[in-house]
Amino acid sequence: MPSSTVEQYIKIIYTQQEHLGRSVVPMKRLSEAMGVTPGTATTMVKHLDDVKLVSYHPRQGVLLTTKGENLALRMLRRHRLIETFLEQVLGYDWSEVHTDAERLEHAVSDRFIDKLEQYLGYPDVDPHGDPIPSSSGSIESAISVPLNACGADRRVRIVRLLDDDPEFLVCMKSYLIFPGQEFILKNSSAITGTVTLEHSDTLKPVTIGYDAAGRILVSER
Amino acid sequence: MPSSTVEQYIKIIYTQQEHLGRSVVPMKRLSEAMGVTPGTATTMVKHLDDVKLVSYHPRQGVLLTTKGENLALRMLRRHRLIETFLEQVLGYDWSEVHTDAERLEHAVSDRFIDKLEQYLGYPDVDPHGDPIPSSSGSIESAISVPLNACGADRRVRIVRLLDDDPEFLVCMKSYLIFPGQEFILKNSSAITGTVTLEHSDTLKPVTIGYDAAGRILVSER
DNA sequence: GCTACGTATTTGACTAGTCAAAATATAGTA
DNA sequence: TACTATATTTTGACTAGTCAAATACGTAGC
Repeated sequence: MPSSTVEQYIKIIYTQQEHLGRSVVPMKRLSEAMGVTPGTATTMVKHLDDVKLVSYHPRQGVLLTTKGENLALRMLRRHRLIETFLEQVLGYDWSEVHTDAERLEHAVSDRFIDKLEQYLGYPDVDPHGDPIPSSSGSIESAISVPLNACGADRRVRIVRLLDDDPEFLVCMKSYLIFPGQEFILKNSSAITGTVTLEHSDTLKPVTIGYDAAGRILVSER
Repeated sequence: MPSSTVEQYIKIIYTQQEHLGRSVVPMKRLSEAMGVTPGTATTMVKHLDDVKLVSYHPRQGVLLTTKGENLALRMLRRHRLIETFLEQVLGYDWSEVHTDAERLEHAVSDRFIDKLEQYLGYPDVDPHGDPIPSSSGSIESAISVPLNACGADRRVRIVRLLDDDPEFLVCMKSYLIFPGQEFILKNSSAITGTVTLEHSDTLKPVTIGYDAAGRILVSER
């Protein structure tokens, strides 16, 4: 049974790997994401390699094994189901959800998670639009593109926000930018580095920066 | 912020103190209830004394301070609200509830517990009939007496079961002995060491041992 | 080919919690 | 009072996870 520290490392390595386009995660990156010193990360990663959860490439970085990936998906499943519960059932605010879920996910049993999933009606995405892995470990995300890669004058529907930062999320929510909402993409300029949207119901215009738009996935229609 | 180990010790000391009629808890008792060696318990208790959660009387035992009692009540509150949730909302079986609650109670925030309490509709007892302390730390139990201290031919209502052992609970449940159920006390004999009950609806008779009956609290009517 | 800089690793030390086993105190009994 | 059984405490050692600081690589630029 992996300790909650191990679980946390594996989850972070998974998300960093995703972030980096499936290549090795360097120690600096990992240690920063974990909030520990680089030496600590090295020590831990060697241990993770011993138990075959990652493959460690000295002086280069680390990569999840299949076993590690399975654990990561189990953690993601827990995290996302718990987030959904906190938001939809207990009425948490978006900004509060993440920290509490982070602590709970290491304390729940498989039985708990399976019953919770049933109670929530088998949702396939969490409140941020992140897909929830099934109990067998399969995960499928809806077809979507980053908002900064869309053509102008398109009608788009927000699918997912790729960020856990509460500040970012609260800000986006205040612009009604959250999964399910629809907008018209008025303008997207690489030169000014901005994207302008208009909410399809309220017609209220919003302008956001290019890199923020990169963290917003939408489906075009 | 106390560690979950500290939280666990404090909770156990509280319940042992209750069990023992508010006198000092000896190390042997504590170490057995915690599942650690006596030496470990001594070391820990000294530390708990340092941080003023207990007062440690060498070679005699340990007693909670007011600070320790407050922490114990906060833990009991968490435990009982979580148990209620697992049983009533997620549909856990009585026998499964305890272990999962034990792990969760150290991982939840005060915000979580307060929202959960609200969601559950501010229950005042958990599924075993144990009273749930309020967020301010007050606790009040319904008037009740142990079943083995009742006179015969009385109509009694089960109020509370003073035991966490899943086996005991499942067995009692199979006899319909759980909070809210009503029985007629047919016979109570100190000589044979048995108590015989008859369920007031089904009229089915049940005979249980004297010490088991001591762990069943009822209200007479 | 050499140097400098940034990243990675190693080392030694620390904390919390634990155990096994030796040492000590207490209380009951003869 | 002396002895014994039992509870308690002490000691030394171990694990998981961490940090700070010294050290070692590797590569980009000269």
